[in-house]
Amino acid sequence: MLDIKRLREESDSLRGIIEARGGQLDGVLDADQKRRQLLSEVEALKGERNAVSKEIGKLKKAGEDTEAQQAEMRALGQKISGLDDDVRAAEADFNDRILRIPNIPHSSVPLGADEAANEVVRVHGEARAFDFKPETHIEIGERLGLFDLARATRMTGAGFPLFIGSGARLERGLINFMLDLHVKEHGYTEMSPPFVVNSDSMTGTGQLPKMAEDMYRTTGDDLWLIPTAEVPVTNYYREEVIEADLPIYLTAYTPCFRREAGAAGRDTRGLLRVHQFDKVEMVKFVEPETSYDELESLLLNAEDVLQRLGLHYRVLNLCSGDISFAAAKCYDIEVWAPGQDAWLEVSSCSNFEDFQARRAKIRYRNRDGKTRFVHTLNGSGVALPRLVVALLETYQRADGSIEIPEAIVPYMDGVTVLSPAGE
RNA sequence: GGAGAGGUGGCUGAGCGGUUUAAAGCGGUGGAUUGCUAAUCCAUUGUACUCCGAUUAGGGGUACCGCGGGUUCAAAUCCCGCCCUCUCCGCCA
Repeated sequence: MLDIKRLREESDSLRGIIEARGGQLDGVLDADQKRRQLLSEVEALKGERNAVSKEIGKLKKAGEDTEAQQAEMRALGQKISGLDDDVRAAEADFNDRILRIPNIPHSSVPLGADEAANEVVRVHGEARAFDFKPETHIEIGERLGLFDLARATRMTGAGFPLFIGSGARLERGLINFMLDLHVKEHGYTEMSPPFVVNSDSMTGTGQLPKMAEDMYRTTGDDLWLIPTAEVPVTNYYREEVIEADLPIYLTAYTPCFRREAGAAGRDTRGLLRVHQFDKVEMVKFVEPETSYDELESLLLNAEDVLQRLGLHYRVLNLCSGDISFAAAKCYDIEVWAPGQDAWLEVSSCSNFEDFQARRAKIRYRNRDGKTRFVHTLNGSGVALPRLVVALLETYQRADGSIEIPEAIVPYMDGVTVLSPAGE
């Protein structure tokens, strides 16, 4: 959520970018105008009622008749009650509108309508050269018995992966490797949060109201399955003035649940786009002055995962048309998958500035003792299924086995090669 | 899931329709006093929205006693619903 005062004062300069990102600025400004006018009106009447009621109290104490004043206030009360309904409606309308206004991109974000305008910041490593035709992760996984998508479809539905044997251990090993890296070397505190949250939390980080169709919702309790650990971890401090020193770095492994309602038919083969996936997430709460430096170091923390795994990847600075609703700036990290012959997005590292903090009411006390909104950031460090795709496809060998990168051998009980069963 | 108790400012804790503008204490801040520390004394004390003022200083108003409704001229106080905490019982990995 943006500051309504800023929207009022800078409406002319902000209108273009907000509308380009699908927001309706004038609707918000009108609703704000209406809301404030009603508020002024009803507050003046309430002031009058408070004063007269007080007077009635005194007169009664003195034994005087107050029926005339009471009748007058009864009538005023009717009017107030009607106006209160109007105020409530106006505020609901205003809230609904301002919650749908996207964040304003930072000045370093390239302008553009879609992913074609994204800027490649850097490329790490080189694509591995093969002297045989590389298999896709689906072929590899089936042959080595690492996952079983057919049976998972029968038990749940398409897009819910099931890992088994070495595949399951690889999944678990990668999660532990990444958590250890962020905790022991990057200074994050590990958190193991609920995987299901309430609507206030979803609104706090910006999933609601816009993304309701993309999430799984429970019946009976009005709870939601988290689409990312960002939601529970960022909401850790919702409606608080943080007393601990900033910056605060948190990391968490969680499964992530996404309906992918608008993506039917795209990338549906194998592990490329699934409804449930594992991810290690990093979240930062920082002082506003430092948030862009913190974004750079967050990005490096995510890149470190891929570097240690020896993967070829590139970093994109997403353009104004491609960054998510709540982000002011976002880097994507894409890893190279030789079997797909494609770049796969495995991480998004975003600075939300105070956009989430405003919604979730997360503040801190600055040096003057004043409460201010923190800046929040988060980044995947990193998402699992596509990482597994890249690993399997990158480290496959001519004999059909998979070499395990050195960094995760300790997390695989010393196993250095995944071979077909029975060999 | 059932029964009971309870949720008041940064904290402790009173108030249970109008002398409360939420008492009192603790804590915090500023000041006075004092070889230092401690003690004592004086003053001050939250959040959000909104209006006036010049986007200053400052001033006015509204709301906030777990949350949301309701009754009343007037609600921390009465009524209804919900949430949370504690104790006990039940169930349970």
